[in-house]
Amino acid sequence: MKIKSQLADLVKQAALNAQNAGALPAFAVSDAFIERPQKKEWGDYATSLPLKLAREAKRAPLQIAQTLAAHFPRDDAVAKVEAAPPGFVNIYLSDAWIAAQVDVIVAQSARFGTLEPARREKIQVEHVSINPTGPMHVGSGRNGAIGDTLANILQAAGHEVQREFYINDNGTQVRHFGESLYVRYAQSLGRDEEFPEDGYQGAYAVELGKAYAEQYGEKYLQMPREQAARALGRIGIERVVAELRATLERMNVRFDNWFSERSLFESGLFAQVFDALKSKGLLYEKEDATWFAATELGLEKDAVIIRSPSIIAEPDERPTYLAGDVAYVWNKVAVRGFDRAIYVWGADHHGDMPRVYAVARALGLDAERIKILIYQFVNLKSGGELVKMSKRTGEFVTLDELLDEVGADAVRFMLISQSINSTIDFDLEVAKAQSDLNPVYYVQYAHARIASILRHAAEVGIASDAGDVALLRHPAELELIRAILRYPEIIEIAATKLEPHHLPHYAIELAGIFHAFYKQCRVVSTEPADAAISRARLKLAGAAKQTLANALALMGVRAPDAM
RNA sequence: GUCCGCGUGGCGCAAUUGGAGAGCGCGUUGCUCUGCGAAGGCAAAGGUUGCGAGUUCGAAUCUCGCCGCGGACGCCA
Repeated sequence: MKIKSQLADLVKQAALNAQNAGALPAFAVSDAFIERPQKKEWGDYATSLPLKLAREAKRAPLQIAQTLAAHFPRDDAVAKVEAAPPGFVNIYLSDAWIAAQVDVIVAQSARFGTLEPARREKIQVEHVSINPTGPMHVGSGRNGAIGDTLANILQAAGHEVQREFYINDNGTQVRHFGESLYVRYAQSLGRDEEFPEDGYQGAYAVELGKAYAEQYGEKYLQMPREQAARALGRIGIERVVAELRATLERMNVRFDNWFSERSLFESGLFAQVFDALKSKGLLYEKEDATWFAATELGLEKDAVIIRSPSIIAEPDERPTYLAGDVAYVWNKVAVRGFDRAIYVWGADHHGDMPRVYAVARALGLDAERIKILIYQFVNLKSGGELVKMSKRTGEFVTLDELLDEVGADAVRFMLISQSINSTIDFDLEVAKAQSDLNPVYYVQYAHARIASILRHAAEVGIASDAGDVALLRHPAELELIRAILRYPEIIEIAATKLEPHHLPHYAIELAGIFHAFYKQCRVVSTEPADAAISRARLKLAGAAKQTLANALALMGVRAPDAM
C-alpha cells in the first residue's frame, strides 16, 4: 500500500528531475497513477503517465517514458525501471525488498490488509431488510452476503462501520401479515375463514397459524378480530425476525442494530420530516391523499406519501413505504450523522432509488453521503430448469434449505463471487454435485494444507519464527510474496469501488499461487543443509496462511485447519 | 413504451480513474505422487468481448443506434 504511493512520488520526482536537467519542458506534473501491469514481464507496477503527458510535453510518449526511466531516483525497493512502448514506465521491485516484506506481513498477522484511510469515516451498511413475513429466500441471502462482506471490507479499510437491518414493522405490514395468520390460526381451530386476497400464502403462514393454535388455544378468537389480527401480526413479526436472525447467523451475517420502521413514526421523526417537506412546498393534497411532488425535483412522477382515509381507515397505516424511507434517510444522515449511508437493495427496488436521493437533496442533505447499491437477482436452477421463487405463491426454496444442502461457506462464497451487477444463476444440482470442485474448497484446502504443513514442522521440531526471509529468492517464493502483497490493494479496490467480488477472486488466485510454490519448493526438510531455508519457507507459508485466513474472515467463510 | 442491469472460448465468471499480447474455474486432451495434504501441480486445444458506427495515441470498458435476457414503472411493501 505504502509502496504504491511511494512509487507515485518517485515517478513525480523523476519528472521533476528530468525537467531540472532540461530533458523535459516545464509543465505542471500531475500525480502519477500507479497501476498493476497485466503481465509480470512488465514489472510489478507501471504508470502510463507518459501517454497522458505527451500532448502537454510535446514529446513522443515513448521518449518521455525513456526520459522518466533515466531520471528515476534511486530507491531500495526498486530494482529496475524500464520504458516500454507505446509509453509505459515499468517498475520492477527488488527481490531483497520483496523478501523482506514477509517479516512485515508476519508482524501484522491478523491486521495485515487493514488500511489507514486518509479520512476515517463513520459508515452504515444497511442490508437484507426484507419484510419479516416469512423465511428468507436465496435472493435475500445474496443481499446479506454482499452487505456483510462489504461492511467487513470497509472496516478493514479503516472505517467505523455499523451493520443495520431495517425492520418493516409499520401498521400496514403488521395488519396484513396478522390477518393471514389469524385466518390460518382460526382455520386450524376448525373455523371456516376466507383467506384474504392479498394475504401471505404459502406453507409458512399455515404452520405459524397452527403453532399459534397450539400455543394460545382459542384466546385470540375471543377478542375482536381486528385486535386479534394485529396482536398475532406483531408476535408473528417478532418471531420471523428471530428466525431471520438465526438463518443469517448460519451465514455469519450479524447486525449491530435492528432498526424498527415503526419507531420512525412513534418517535415523531416522520412528522418533523413531513413538515420540512411541506414547508418546502413538496407535498400536496390530491384525492384525499398526500402526495410527494417528486416531479418538482426532476423525477418522472409524483408519489403518494400518505394514503387517503377512504382507502385506509386507520391513521397509522396510511403512511406509505416512501414515508418510512424519507424519515429513515434523515435519521441516518442528519440524526445519527453517518458520513456515508450505504443501502443494499435488490434490483426490484431500483425504482425507489431516485426518490430517496431526491428527498435527501430536498432536505438539504449531501447526496454524496448516500449510496444505494443495487444487486441483480439470483436465479435458482435445478438441473438447468429454473425454479421460480415467489413469496406470494409460497413456492420457493428457502435460504435455510439451501444452507442445509450446499453448506454455508459455499453459499456465501458463491453469492459474493460475482459482481453485484450481474444475475447469478445458482444451479442446485451443480452446487451440490460439484461441491468438491467449488472454488471455496480450493481456497479452504490451501489454508488447511498450510496448517498441516505447519503441524508437520512442529512435529519435527522446526520453528518458523527464526526464519531469515532474506533467503527467499526462488521465483516461486517471490511470486508468492508478491501475491500476498497485493492483498491490501485488493481491500482498497473493493472498499473504494464497493465491490466485494474482488475478494473471492483474489483468494482463489492466492491459493493457486501457493499451490504452485508448494509444488516447487520443499518447505519442511530435516536435512541439516536445508535447515535455514526450511525455516524461512515456513515463515512464508505462515504468511500465506494468515493472508488466506484474513481474506476468508472478511468473506465470512471459515478457514479450516483440516478438511 | 420509458428507465436500470447484463451480453466476454462449450458452461459459469474476472479484467484496479479508458492502457500493453483479454485472464480464472468447470468441462475436454495429455503428463505428474514409493519425502511436508493429488480436494494439488504442469501443459495443450478453445475468443472478431451480441451486432454496427463514433470518440481517443489507445475501447470489453465511454457515446449513439439495433438485437437478446432479467428487473422496475400502484393510494404494494
